[in-house]
Amino acid sequence: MSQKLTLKTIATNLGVSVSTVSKALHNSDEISPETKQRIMEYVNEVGFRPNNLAVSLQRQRTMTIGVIVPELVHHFFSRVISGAENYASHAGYKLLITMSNDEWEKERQMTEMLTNGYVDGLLVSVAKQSFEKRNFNHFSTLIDRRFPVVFFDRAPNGLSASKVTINDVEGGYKATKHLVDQGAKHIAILTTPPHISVGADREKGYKKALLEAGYEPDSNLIFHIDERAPIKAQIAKLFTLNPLPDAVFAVNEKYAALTLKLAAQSGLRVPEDLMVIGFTDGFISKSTTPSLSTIAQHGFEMGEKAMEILLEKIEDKSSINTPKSIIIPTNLVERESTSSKYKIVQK
Amino acid sequence: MSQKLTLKTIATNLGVSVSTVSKALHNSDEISPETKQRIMEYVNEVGFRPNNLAVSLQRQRTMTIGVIVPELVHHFFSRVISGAENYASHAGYKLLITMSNDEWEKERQMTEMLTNGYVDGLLVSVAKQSFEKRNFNHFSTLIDRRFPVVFFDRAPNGLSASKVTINDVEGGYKATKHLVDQGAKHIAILTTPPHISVGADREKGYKKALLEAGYEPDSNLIFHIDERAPIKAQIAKLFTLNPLPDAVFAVNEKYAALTLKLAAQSGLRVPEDLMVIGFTDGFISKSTTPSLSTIAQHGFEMGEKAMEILLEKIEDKSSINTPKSIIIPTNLVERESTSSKYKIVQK
DNA sequence: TTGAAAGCGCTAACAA
DNA sequence: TTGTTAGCGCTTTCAA
Repeated sequence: MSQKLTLKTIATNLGVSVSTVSKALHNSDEISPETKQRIMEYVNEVGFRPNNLAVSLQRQRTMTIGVIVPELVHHFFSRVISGAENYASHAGYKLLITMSNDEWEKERQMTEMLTNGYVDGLLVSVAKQSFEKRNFNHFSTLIDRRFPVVFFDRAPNGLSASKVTINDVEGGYKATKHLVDQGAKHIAILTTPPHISVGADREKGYKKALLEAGYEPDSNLIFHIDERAPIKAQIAKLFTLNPLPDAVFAVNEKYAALTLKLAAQSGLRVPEDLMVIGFTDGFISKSTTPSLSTIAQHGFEMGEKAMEILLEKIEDKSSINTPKSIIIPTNLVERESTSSKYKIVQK
Repeated sequence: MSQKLTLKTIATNLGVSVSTVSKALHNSDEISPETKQRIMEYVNEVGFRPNNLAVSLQRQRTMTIGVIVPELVHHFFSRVISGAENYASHAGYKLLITMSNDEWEKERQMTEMLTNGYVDGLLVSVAKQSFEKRNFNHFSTLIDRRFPVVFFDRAPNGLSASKVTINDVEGGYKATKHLVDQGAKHIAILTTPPHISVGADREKGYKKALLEAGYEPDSNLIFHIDERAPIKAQIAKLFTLNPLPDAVFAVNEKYAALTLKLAAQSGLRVPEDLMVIGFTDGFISKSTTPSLSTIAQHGFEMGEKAMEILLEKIEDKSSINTPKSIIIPTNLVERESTSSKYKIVQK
């Protein structure tokens, strides 16, 4: 009753050998139908399940994939995970998700735990702190070991590894170009500190679009948001500018939504007085009033693609040395926060 | 070089025994300082890490906790996970997160994978489909096996298991009572289908508050949202009522935000023409215009508490038979979407 | 058709 | 101080 269930106890109780039970469980045709049935009945009755640890240790294969994300709250990461899960489950793999909290130490710890037995491959989006520290040792070790790993969205610099990202420069360009097309002349940007590559790249695209339109980027209009300090207060500074910008490009949904809120509090009409465009097409962008124009990142597709090339590496070990770099296209989603009168005037 | 790293290969390469290496790695004082150093140097050089599968199999202990959530996108679940992670990491445990997608089969599969070796204990919030099917066999098996498990937020009915929930009836009551206090007379509710206990309970609280205020609950004002169909269209029906309700209680943030959006589209002012209150104090509630009044669920605290009683079970096996049921208090967060003129009139 | 035995990579009691 | 050995729970080859 209270003895633990293992092949051994089952074998003893049934008067057969361990290997017979094991084979019966796998429906091997080495075992006679009668014996099989007797064993299966017993096994079902007591509710035996093989110990995965032992199975994986023996098989040297777990059929599970580890995922490390900086945080879970972001709609974008959740979408990537869903995409990855979708692809993985069709291929018979399960997902184990962990979060780094954007901390280097936790990321290192999770990487080690997962890659030392728990999973067959790893999908990771790198923690902010790892970029700050410029320390990707825990990943280069993996690559040296030929452990299958694919980065998504945020990939470490200077590591020859496979990755699936979006073209953030292009995304930033598209967003800014759209504002320009809508008639904006003083376009501010709410971006990340420069060491976060996705923010830096979107900022590059912003500058490119400005220059192309004949506007000189103005450092007073560039806000590097430090998330360790209150975000709202940093965005609020935008509204003390003189003259006020007539458009804002926020590099994520959160900053865009807060801008909308602060604009309303300042009595500014969006898009008439101020146009706002965000990044990531999540639930928030759709549900604000006015709804937010944004750059869709297609997280689900990113997750699927990342999993696809990861499984390729796992199943075909020869492909592991040739790093692939896939770019998922972005696209502009026009909504109320930028669909201004300007457009009509121009046409 | 390309041979795989194990205690055995290290021992061979260094001309010592496996147990010597193992002991050195654990800094045992059975091993001489010189030998230790020699081994540690080698180990660091080649970057050896013990195989967790083997360690866990041997120790019969993994120091990791499994978490199963219906989905990750919800801010609330992310908060619970953060709270759980926070408590767990202080106690030396790691978290492995999986999602059921609100599907019974996936939930069953994840439960089995995690509880057959991978983790020492399980934290779960039950999938919608499991409630629909009324099938909690995968959990009752666990409880029979005395496997440490604690449910949070959504616990299975009729299972004597430990759980940490909020008092949803009370939460629904508080939300509705607040609307009544603000002068609302025709209060609609956007809730879940009846088999989802959290929705059903919030609806109970809604009815209780109405009756207490002398209003008869009106089934025309009760909307059971089916998430398998387009949500927005279902909420839109609310705006075709005649007379229009003067307040809406939405049982989650998403429905509340969509109501706000639809109200704006219908030209209704919030809160003047329509008051709206939500549930869960996430980023969305704070960033809409007007900001959303809501019932805070304190997900972080819920996660911490759930982990606390789970670890208690794990460390003190004797406590495993006495199911604990903890209720995390909720509280009203008043914001713009309900702070109407009525309040002033009444006082 | 069934069973014995080796081994996956590690720990730990015991022996030397 | 170091090594031998058994064993965690399972799979699989080989022998019976």
